[in-house]
Formats: sequence, C-alpha cells, structure tokens
Amino acid sequence: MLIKNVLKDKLKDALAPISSLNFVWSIEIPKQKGHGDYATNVCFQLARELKKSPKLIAETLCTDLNKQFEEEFTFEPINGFININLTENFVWTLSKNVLEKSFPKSTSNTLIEFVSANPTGPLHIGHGRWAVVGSTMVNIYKYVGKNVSSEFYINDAGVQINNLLASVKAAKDGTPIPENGYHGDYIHDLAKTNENPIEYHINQHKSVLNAINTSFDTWYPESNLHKANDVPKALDYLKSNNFTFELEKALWFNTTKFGDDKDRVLVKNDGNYTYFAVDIAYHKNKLDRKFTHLINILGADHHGYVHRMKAAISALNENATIDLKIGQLVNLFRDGTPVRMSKRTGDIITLQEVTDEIGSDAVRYFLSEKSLDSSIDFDLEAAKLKNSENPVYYIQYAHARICSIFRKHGVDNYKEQPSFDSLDPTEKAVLLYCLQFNDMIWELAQNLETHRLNTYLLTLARQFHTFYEKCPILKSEESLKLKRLYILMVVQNVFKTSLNLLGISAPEVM
RNA sequence: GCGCCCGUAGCUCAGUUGGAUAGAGCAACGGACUUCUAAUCCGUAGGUCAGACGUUCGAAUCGUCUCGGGCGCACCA
Repeated sequence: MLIKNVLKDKLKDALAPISSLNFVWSIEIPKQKGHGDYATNVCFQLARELKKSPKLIAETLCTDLNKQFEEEFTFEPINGFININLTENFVWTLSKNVLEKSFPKSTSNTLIEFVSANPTGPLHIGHGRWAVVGSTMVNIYKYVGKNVSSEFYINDAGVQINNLLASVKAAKDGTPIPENGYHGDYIHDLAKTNENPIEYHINQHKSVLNAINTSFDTWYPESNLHKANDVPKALDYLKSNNFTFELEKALWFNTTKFGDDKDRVLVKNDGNYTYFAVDIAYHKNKLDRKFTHLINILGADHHGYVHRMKAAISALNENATIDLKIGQLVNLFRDGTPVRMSKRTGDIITLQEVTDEIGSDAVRYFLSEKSLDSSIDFDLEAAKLKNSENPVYYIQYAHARICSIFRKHGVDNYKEQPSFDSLDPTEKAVLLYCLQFNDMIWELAQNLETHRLNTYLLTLARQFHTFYEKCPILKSEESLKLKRLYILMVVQNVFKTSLNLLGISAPEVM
C-alpha cells in the first residue's frame, strides 16, 4: 500500500473538473505537528493556471473535498496549503494492508557490485560500509519486486596479486619482503602454510561478509576475463566504433566526448592494458549478461573514476544506465582516539575483529545510519554500549517488548482485525507511521539513500514506546485488548520487515 | 591550481529532492517503576542552518563567491 499514491490519485480525480494538473506538485508529510498527517502544495501551482490566490483556491477546494471524502479525510486550508488528516476510521481500514506490495512494476535488470576488494589482505571497516549498504540496497530492490543480482569482483590478476605472491614467497624463503609488497602479519602466517594466498583471502572475505549478513549471487574473477579474451574484444568494439585513437604508441579512449576532463589510456606504450581497459571489459561483460542497470558502490578515494566509467557505459550501450554511488570513508576510533587502517604496513584492525568485538547487528547499524555523503567516525567503545546511548538496543528492545506481550497473552486470537471503534491519538500515530513504511521503501528504491531506513526504525521505536506507555494492552478489557493486540501485530510486522531489510536481528527476548 | 563530498543544538546526525514556527538521539536539568521488560516514558532548556550576495509566492535545500575540514587529480591498481 502506497498511501501517497492513493491520496494523489483521489485528489487528481477530484480536481479533474478544474485542472489537468499538468505541472509538478506533491503530497508531503509536514515536519510540523499540527499541519496535518499530509499536506499538498497543489494550490500554489494552480494559482498560476487559475489566476487566483492560493489561499482562495485552497479554501474553495477544501469545502468540496470535505463533502466528497467525509469518511476518509478532513481537509483544512491554511495560507494556500491544504492540510490533510486521515480519519481514524480510514487509518484503521488501511492498516489491514500495511505491508501489501502494490509497487509499480519494473522491467530493468539490475546488477549491484560492491566491496570488490583485492584478495591481497583482510577486509577492514571501510569495506564493511560498502557491504552493509550494498546488501541493504539489494534487499530493498528485492522487496519492491525489482530484478536484482549482487556481485563481488575479484581482482585475481595483475600487479597487486604479483606483489602478494612475491611477499609470501619472500617470507617463505626468509628473504626481505619487497619494498612495494605486503607487510602484515598474515603474510608470515600464510608463509607457514601451503595455502594459495588468493584462495585464502577470498575465503576470508566470504567468511567475514557472511558474518555480517552479506552474501553475493556471484563472485566474478578478473581471470575469467583474461581466459575469455574479453579485454581485446572490448577494445576492438571501442575501436570499431571510433571511440579510440593512437598517440605516442599508446591507445586512448576519447572519454572527453562524454564529459570526462581528459582522455584516458587503454593500452600503455609498453603494450600492457591499463586497469581501466580491463574494467571496461568487465563492464561490457556485465552488459553482455543482459543487465540493463548497473550500480557500483565505490569509496570516495575512487570518485575520480566516475566520469570515465560513465563514458565507457555510454560507449558500450546507450540504453544501459550506471549509477556510481560514492561513499565517504570510515574513520575508526577507540574511546575517541583514531585507529590507523593501513593495509601496507599491516597495522590494521580487520572487519572480522570489529565484528567479533561488537557483533554483527551493531556493525550493520552504525555503518548504515548515515548518508553515503557523510564520512563515518566509528567508535568501537561507543558501539559496544548496552544502554540508552545505543540506538540498536533502543530499536531491538521495542521488538522484544512486543514479543513479550504476545508471550504473556498466550493465545492466537488477535489476527483478525476487529471492527472499527475509535483510536487513541497514539494508536493512530503508530498505525499511520506503519502505513508510511512502503512509501518510504519505494522512495529508497529510487534514490538508494538507505540510511533513511535507520531513521525510520528509530522513529518507529519511539512511536511504539509512546503507545506502549500510554495504552495498556493486557490490562484492558477484552475488546480494547484485542484491538491493541492487533495494532501490536501490525507494528511487529513492520519491525521484522525493516530490521530484516537492514540485516539486523529482531530478538524476541532481551 | 582543478574536481567531488562535508559544514545544521554542547556531541553525533536527520531534514521526504524548493514548503509553513528548523527536527531526532545522546549529554544537561525536573518528574514517572510493589511495571505489560525503566534497555522505557513525560516535561524543560538548547539554533545567525559556516559567511555573503542572488534566483521566487517561499531557500538548510538551487546558483555564484569566500572561509574551514576530508578525499582525489597516473601510460598505478
């Protein structure tokens, strides 16, 4: 159920006699209490068309609308805005369909690529951010019924791999590790075994990602591209479509045609491919696998890559789209002092260690709560607190409280919705907030700002706790009790669903 | 020097794509427990939205500039 769409459709029909509404207008949730459950700015836009003041239009419209929708809404004109309140009765009726999926159908086929760390060392907290955000995006896409697949690209070829192998070999031979090699303790651990260092790291990655509820539909190795000769094929494609030129014995891609600030080299004058050339082949491979919408999640240290990659996709297939989501970096702290995260020196706290220390739920919550545009200062001690300073517990406690009531109640006689009686303001508020869940998810599926799911959960928890304090459930007389148990069930379902999308557990006892 | 991101309450951050008197959490202060789990609730206080100018019915949000912080500017990967 998408409430905003329901509302917008009803208003469109009601306004059809006076305007075709052929302009941008919106239904929004006012931030100010007392401005209604919803509000619309349609009168400001109508003012131009009708050549009357927004205020006058709003007043006239509200008189009509109030007659027409008496059962469902009340409309109140204030200074050109129309404030819309849902009647208690209508909220009650709608709350039968809170999680009903009426999302518009989508024909795109999306591939979300994230993490894609080199198999040359352990994952750290920064990789964790992309894992959490990426897997949440995948969950949201699935929830709204989009075709989506997740992928981890394994750079198992190239210079860094050679550095890794050389470092392990040096450690085995007891010779000094090369200057540009890897110096972490794990190199020496690997030297004591016969394990393939690449396989070892891939397995480590899978294991820790699994521990924070992140899995991938495919793990795509770079070496596959080389085996299939995909790089020369991709370059031939670009050449034959006149996107390339030769200069000083190198092959260039004319990316400035697509808005890049300079052209980029594909084949160096020593004959080797650049990383960019291989990446183009990889993305051509994605498109050849019939994906029409690509999403890549990258760290801010790769943002310079955006223009050339968009150029590549435009050149490869003008019908495909790519969203490059750039996330700011994560700074790790312990009790306010910074913890360094350099792979090269080996002075590193791994994602595995962080997860062991604070648990998957806290990792996922704190890595997803902020906009990708903001960097995260992640404090290990703060994330471990088991008190009111920790929003994870605030949210989970709400769910556990609900479960406790159902346990005490014992019988399963509340699942049919009782007929409407009346709603206490806190009852209406919590149900209305549940009704807004699918609206929010649908918006997230458009803009991929998944941190809003965390904000939603926090507010839902607050709404629930307020309702819980104000409205006794098991102590109430039978019909009131059944009504409130029904409300509780609706709220619980929204908690379960949203925690599940975030990959955070919904504990029944705390 | 050029590009991207950020600057909002003491702290950490939201702000529904341009809406109304700027919102939460934490911290502070004052209240509510022989409880349906107090890991909670209710109330109070806290702001020149970094700054300036502009765009319009209307700006934290859009544009230009300034200041401050992060990241990046390879025939590296």
